[in-house]
Amino acid sequence: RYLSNLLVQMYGKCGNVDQARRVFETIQPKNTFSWSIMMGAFTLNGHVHDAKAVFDAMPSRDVVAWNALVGLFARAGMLESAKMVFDKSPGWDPASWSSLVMELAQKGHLDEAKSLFDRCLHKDVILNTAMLTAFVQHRRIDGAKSVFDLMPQRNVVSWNALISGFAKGGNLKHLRELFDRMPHWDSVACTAVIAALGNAGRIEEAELVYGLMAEQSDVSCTAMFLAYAENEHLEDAERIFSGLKHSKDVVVWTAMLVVYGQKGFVESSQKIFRCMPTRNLVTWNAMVQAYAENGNLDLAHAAFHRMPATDVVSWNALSTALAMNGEIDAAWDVFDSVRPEK
RNA sequence: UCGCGUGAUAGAUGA
Repeated sequence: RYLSNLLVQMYGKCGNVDQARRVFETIQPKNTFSWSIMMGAFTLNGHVHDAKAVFDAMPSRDVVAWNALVGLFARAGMLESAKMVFDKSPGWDPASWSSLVMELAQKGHLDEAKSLFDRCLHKDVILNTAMLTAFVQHRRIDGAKSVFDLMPQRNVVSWNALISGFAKGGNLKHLRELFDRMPHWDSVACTAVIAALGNAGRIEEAELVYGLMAEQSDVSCTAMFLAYAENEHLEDAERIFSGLKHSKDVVVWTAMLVVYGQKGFVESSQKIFRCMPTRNLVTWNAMVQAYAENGNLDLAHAAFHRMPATDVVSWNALSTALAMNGEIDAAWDVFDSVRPEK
């Protein structure tokens, strides 16, 4: 049975909810794992209604099921429903608190998140770290630091979350102090530090941290690549690039595309765009931006109109590009045609 | 008692 459970989970992760459901229906008898795995598969793929239906159909509901439902609504941005479910749930598990705190913070209600957090009596490491991260997202490093200091226990993730806060804040002295105090340096911490050092132009130190890592990943290589490229160490950047040629990661390729665009090689950006394995909204925005900042307004326009979806960044890139090239009227037209919301 | 399910951290795009 639990092999079938794993199968449902696997299909869910691949985005094949129909197949997941098919396997789920053959499981007999289903245990609590089967039910919440099925619910998780729908949740992962954004099928809020189906996930809720699974919850409703459950013969019995344990903590995990309740947490999953709170998390489902919270992540879908339906905070009111999430809170109602939370109030109705039999226990107030830290996992539910955590979902609510994160979603509140993400919506910009940091203070509400904090007061909700303060009302929880049995906080665990994850909930504390979620609150810490919420402060970091709002660049409130002081708040993040005080959550960190007050936590009864910390794990790698808590340390990394605070490191990430200092890294984003750009205070290298504090970053350094905290980094030296860390019990373990894993790739998450190192990558955050490399990015911060790169932004500050401290290449030698970034290289040093890069060398500390037991093994490189696409993520750490991208950070190092950008550190080099943004500080004009182009041969070194090129060297990292060669090591990433076979990556299937969108972020890697988008970073490459951006760098070539910024150095004035739009054709290379274009080639990367065409050859890369997958593209997302950020990739498209970067491509439009690359055309725009190289003065290729027509190509920028053309790309913009072929975009499967657009967001504020896309519109902004296009209209500032037009404005900077003297096409003030066209820029206003773009600006005016932006629909409110999103 | 253990094993499969829920919530937290790093790299890419505009201002």
